Amino acid sequence: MLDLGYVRANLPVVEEKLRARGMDPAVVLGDFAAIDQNRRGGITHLEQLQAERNKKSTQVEALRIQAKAAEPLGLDAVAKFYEQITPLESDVRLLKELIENEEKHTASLIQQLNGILQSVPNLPQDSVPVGKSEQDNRVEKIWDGGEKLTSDGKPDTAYIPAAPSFHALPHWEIGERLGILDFERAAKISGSRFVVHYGQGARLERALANFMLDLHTREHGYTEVLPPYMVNSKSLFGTGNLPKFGEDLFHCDDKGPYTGQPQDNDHWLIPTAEVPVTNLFRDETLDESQLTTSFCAYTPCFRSEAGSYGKDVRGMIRQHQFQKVELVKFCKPEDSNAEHERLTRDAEAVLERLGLPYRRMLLCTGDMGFASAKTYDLEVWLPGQNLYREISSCSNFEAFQARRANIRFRPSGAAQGKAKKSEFVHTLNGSGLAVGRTYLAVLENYQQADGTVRIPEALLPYMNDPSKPRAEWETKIAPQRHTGRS
RNA sequence: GGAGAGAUGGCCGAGUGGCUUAAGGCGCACGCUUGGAAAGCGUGUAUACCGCAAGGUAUCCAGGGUUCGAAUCCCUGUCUCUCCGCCA
Repeated sequence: MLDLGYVRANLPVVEEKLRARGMDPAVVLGDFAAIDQNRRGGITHLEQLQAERNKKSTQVEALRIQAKAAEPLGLDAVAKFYEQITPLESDVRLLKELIENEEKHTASLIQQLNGILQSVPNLPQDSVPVGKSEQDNRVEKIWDGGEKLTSDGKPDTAYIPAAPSFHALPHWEIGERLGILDFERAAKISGSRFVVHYGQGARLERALANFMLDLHTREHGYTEVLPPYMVNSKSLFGTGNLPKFGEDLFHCDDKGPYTGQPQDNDHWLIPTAEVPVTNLFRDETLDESQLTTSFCAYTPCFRSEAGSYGKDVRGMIRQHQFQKVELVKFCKPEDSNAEHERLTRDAEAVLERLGLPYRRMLLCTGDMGFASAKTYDLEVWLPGQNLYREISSCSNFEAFQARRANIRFRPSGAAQGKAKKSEFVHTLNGSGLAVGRTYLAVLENYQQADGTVRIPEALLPYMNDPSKPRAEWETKIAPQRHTGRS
């Protein structure tokens, strides 16, 4: 959510940034200015009425006390006070009605304005290239064992990772031949867009997750979090998934259908750990000394994939459930751009240690997510399909989520004696990485001519029994005998 | 699932219809005091919105209701705790 005061004061800038995102400002903003003005007038009027009611109500009390004190003087004396009380009481009754009407009027204006504000996406930073679609995303880096640069130091966009000497297979064929992936039985027990892992394949998934968590917690300074896999709709509102993107989510209807109003007692399956982890600090004011706070979390992610029928139906690319290691940071506003670069590097480190070729893309204005001010996508090379696929998305949300989720911090170094005004933190997150897609990238990049898959060096300790001598360790995934459909 | 007790500021905690402008304490900040510190004393310590400002309004878990007036009374919901039952 953008700051109301900012939008009011910088309407032309907001309109220009919306146009850069490919949206029509007139449609997104509607009658913003007029509604805002009416709303402020309504609030002022309402508060005047309330002040008058409170004043008269207090007068009633004072007169009652006087009437009580006058009791010894006789009924006439008491009656004189009640002559004053009665009209005051009817005044208050009238005011009450006026207040109720004004409240309804103002509430509807506030709701309209909130509705507009909540549906306005974040504004892209100036460094984000203006463009319409993923075609306009900018290649920032190409990596294949090292950075691939042209002679003038720019990313060598003509570079393509070397193809193997044999015909490279897509991961679903590799996985089914090895007996480690089972899409058919997954469809039987759960439906389409699910997969079952067996044996060394199941272990590979777990090894990848442990490898990533160890790297981020031991070397990159993240604190591991294991959050709930269900969240309430208030949390989904905080990260910007609701109200606009509810159709992408799985909703547990145990408390009835979603009303459109964020609740704190309903249940939704998380589409990413970003939601529970970012909302850890919802409605909290942190101390400046707590920033920057960095969390990583390994969770399953559940996505309905509504509207993507027929897209990526083969393999593990697009599943209703996949596992992901997520990186989340809370920081001071002035640090968020530097933290964004750092977080993206932390995600890239996973790919580099696994020896997976990738490129870093800077998303253009038209391809960015709703809540993001700047996003890098990391795309891994898939030789079985001869293309790059998104494996991580690292975004700086600035204060957009913090404003929706009410996450603040109190500056500690403020001038002496001055009240320290709390500010919204900046939030960032990125995949570090999507484990399912890393799994298939390993399968495709490490496939051998004999159909086996070599285990990347970094994963060997995670795939083997460390108490055994290294010479006895398995270095490849061979066909599984007693599992799956091989 | 059954029975009971709760939910008040950063924290503890008082508060049964108007002297609450939320007591008191703790913590925190600043000042006085001191050679320096502690103690002591003093002052200040929520958020949001409207307003140029003075100021005003709202918020005592949430939503309704009663009343001239609700932190306080009534109804509904949520969460927490205790006991019983069931359970990985």
